[in-house]
Amino acid sequence: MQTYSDSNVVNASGEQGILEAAEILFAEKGFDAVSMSAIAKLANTSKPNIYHHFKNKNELYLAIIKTAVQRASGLLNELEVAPGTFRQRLAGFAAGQLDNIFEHGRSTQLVLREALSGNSERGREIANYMVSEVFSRLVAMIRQGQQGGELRSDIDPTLAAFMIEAANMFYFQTTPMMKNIPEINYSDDAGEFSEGVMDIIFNGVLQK
Amino acid sequence: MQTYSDSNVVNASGEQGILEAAEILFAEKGFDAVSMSAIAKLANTSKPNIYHHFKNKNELYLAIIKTAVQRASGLLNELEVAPGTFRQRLAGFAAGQLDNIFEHGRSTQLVLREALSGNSERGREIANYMVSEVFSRLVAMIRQGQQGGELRSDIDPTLAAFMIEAANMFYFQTTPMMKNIPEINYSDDAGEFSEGVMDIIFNGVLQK
DNA sequence: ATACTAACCGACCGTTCGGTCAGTATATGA
DNA sequence: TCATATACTGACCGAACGGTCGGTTAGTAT
Repeated sequence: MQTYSDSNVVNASGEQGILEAAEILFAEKGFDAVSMSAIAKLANTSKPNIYHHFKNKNELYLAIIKTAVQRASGLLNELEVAPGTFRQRLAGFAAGQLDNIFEHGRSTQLVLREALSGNSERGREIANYMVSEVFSRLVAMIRQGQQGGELRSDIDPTLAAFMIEAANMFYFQTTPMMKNIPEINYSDDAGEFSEGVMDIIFNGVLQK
Repeated sequence: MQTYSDSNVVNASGEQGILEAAEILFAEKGFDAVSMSAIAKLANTSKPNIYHHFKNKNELYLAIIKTAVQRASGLLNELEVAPGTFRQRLAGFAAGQLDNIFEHGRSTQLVLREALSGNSERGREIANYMVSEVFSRLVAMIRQGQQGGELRSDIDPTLAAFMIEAANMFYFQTTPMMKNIPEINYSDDAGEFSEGVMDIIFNGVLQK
């Protein structure tokens, strides 16, 4: 079986190399299925050296989650909305977020896994961050559209935002397995997918 | 921390009890984080007795995934579309699937985790099943709506189906963490959520 | 009574886990 | 040149892992 860790090679050395190796493995298999020995091997170092740089397995994991979240946050700020009509800005936000997600697939997978895992307070922290930073920004944008009269005022803005977020996240989650399935045309073009989604969100599917 | 396995008690004995205990734990923590000893303890039996009924850990896991998939399949057949307008039938399908998902949350979580895990051929098998059984049924329904002239013919039916599926699945995945977040109104009423989703899918959010 | 079997268990196996310890290599600054 | 600190390692630890062993029940068919 072809896996991430086969094709990825860690070039950095020292602490950075350990972090890179750990990120690759944790993103691929999750916390429990990754051993410290495996991380050491991929990082071309020894297990005790990992413990020289990090207190224990959990703190190493936390360090990676933390940088993943920070990276996601930073990239979200770059996504500052370009000028244009309301529709363009909203569609741009959705498409831009989807690009970011794929560009930093490992971080996304890590954060998503942690946020959806249910238990643990880490998960709740990350979830709160995701909602307050990403989700509420989307909701605010949609509210503006309602106040400007461009959007129906009888829809719940959080629901519309949720549907956009769901489409993006589920697309990211299912893309690996959708590759093997014919009859789905958008699976290799995120831009095309995002366009189609926003068309339906804006106009609906009913014949007029 | 409150966990599934604290609140759930396995009453059945013998092989059935083992299956129930294993389903609870696997759904909660995933394959790697569950030990055979933990399963034996929750099932009120011994580890060797598990090996008397199942060849190894992997076969026990497979047995559970298998019944989970079969259960999902059976319930989908019960969801045979009631008479009514096209809109009612499509909305009924979406709402019914969402109900099923929550009613069999453990199975859903297991199957979803396995399908989205990426690697392993099991995952691909399950994914193929989910697509061929659930997804293509949705697509067929939407195609009928297009042929009947009720739906726009310029939208990709697989895309519309994907959005409905994404809304349902992401709603299931995020509900536990959405409980803690105010300003979201639909998070405790799946019916209300499904209605809102289908309203947007049908009519879009633009003011007319 | 006898023979057979499914269900079950305590004790144990080799292996791997997260983590530790005592010590080595290397660079720097006085 | 010597002290000090950082980066790093082979060898090892107790605990827990998946899995097996020999053996005990309890029921059932003959």
